Amino acid sequence: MGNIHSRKLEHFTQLSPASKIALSTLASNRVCHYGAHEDIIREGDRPHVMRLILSGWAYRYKQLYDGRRQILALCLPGNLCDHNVFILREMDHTLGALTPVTLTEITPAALHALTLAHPCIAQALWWETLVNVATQREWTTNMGCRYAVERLAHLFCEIFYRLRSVGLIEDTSCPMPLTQSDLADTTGMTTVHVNRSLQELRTKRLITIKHRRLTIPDLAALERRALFSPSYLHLNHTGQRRDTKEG
Amino acid sequence: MGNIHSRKLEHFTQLSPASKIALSTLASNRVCHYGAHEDIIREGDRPHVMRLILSGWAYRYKQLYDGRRQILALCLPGNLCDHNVFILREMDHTLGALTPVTLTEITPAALHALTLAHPCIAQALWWETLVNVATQREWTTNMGCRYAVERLAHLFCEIFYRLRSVGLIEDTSCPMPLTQSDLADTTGMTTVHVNRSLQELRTKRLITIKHRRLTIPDLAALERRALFSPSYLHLNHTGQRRDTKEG
DNA sequence: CGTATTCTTGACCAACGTCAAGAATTGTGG
DNA sequence: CCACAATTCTTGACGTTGGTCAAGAATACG
Repeated sequence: MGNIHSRKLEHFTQLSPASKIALSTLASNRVCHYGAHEDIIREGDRPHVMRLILSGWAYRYKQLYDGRRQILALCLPGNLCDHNVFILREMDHTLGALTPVTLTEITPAALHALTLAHPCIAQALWWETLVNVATQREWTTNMGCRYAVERLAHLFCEIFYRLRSVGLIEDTSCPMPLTQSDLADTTGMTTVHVNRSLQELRTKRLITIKHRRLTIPDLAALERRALFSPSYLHLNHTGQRRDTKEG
Repeated sequence: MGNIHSRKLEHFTQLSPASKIALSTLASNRVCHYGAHEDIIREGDRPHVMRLILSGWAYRYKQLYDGRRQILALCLPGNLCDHNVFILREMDHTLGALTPVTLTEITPAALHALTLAHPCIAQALWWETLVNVATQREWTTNMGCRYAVERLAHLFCEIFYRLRSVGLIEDTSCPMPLTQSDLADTTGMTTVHVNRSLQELRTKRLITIKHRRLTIPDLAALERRALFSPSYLHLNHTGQRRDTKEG
């Protein structure tokens, strides 16, 4: 429980069991720590390694010339970042730490060896990549045809489902390190409008946020408000959802 | 020039040369035709094959319960659709034909044999998938922090770059089969607002659209208006851009 | 040549953005 | 544990982008 490797194992539920073992025993892994709001790799940088988030939240973002910022994705514990990204010349966006982050770096050579030794790991990587694209598509949908309140509700549903799949929720609540300003840049709105939309969700008793924790008393109700359907997360693939209490 | 295989070869510029040869000689390929506005595979269907667009435009879309539609991606000639998608249980969106489409189906078995025989094809698949995610991220950015006129301009720039990379432009113009209603569902706006934004682009002499063809007299100017940068398309990777005239 | 689709326009309205300032919360050093 | 500074949250007044509804004009198509 105390050391990095067991913590890592704990969060590997999105990969197949064989991949877990293989990755966890990988000697060439280097473990790195980042402070909150520190960039991990920037737009324009050449990517060299694949990263696996052990703890903390990272996020991808892009910034336009005039300062407009868009948060593109959240990387939660257990997520692999930039599978095979070293195929590309340079990063087209920035990966940053939202909270303090611990991650392990996997070199192309190590990854290559791994996929040779454990063919199923290649499949696991493809699976997670396909889920990433699907999620990005859902975010596009979210921005394109949902209203402010629905957008936020949808984001909360996704976060809750994803954290639940790696056992990081408690009953009806989960961590929520995103500030209203972050939520604004994630959902393409202003902080003022986020604030007012959150108030509506609170008034309707669909969520509460306190001390950086999100509580969803009635998930089904929130899903309805968000027009949310979890199919794009393809969680049933692994069958490894790990609810903390009822399993 | 006349038969499918040479036409296919023509459009393979996004894959490495070895992949081209391998895929083009693949005997197990089945060639399919779809009419305009026909669905190729629907949300909820189980995916069985990978598809390679030989001619015509396909598109991915999602529909909410109340009818709102979001166009999520465009699949242009030469694009592979749903690499390894058979890893997933079911489609989380629909793939449809925008114009009449010719495509070839590649079975998992054929793909598996291919990647074994030509390891570089696996890399090519990863490359195209990574570009797909990057493009989806850019669309998220487009919706999240660009204004109507910028959004449309950005979309036109992307289409022009992508078609140019497979030699499907003529001078400063390219096909534009999207109706204003399609553009609306792509950019998350209404047809009325698309219409007015297009008028602005036309008035400023940045584009003209006539007979389903888009002309961009000054691409650099349009890029500036769109806050467009082609880096996310990672075109320099293959170095195989094929401009029709100057090559 | 007629019908369906697509485009265009107008009038009006709602969702969301801007600006600004004060309250609450968080984090840090003494 | 407190004091103080920095963030973050909240609220108000008002402006703008883009949505709605509706109807006529222009194109595309069989």
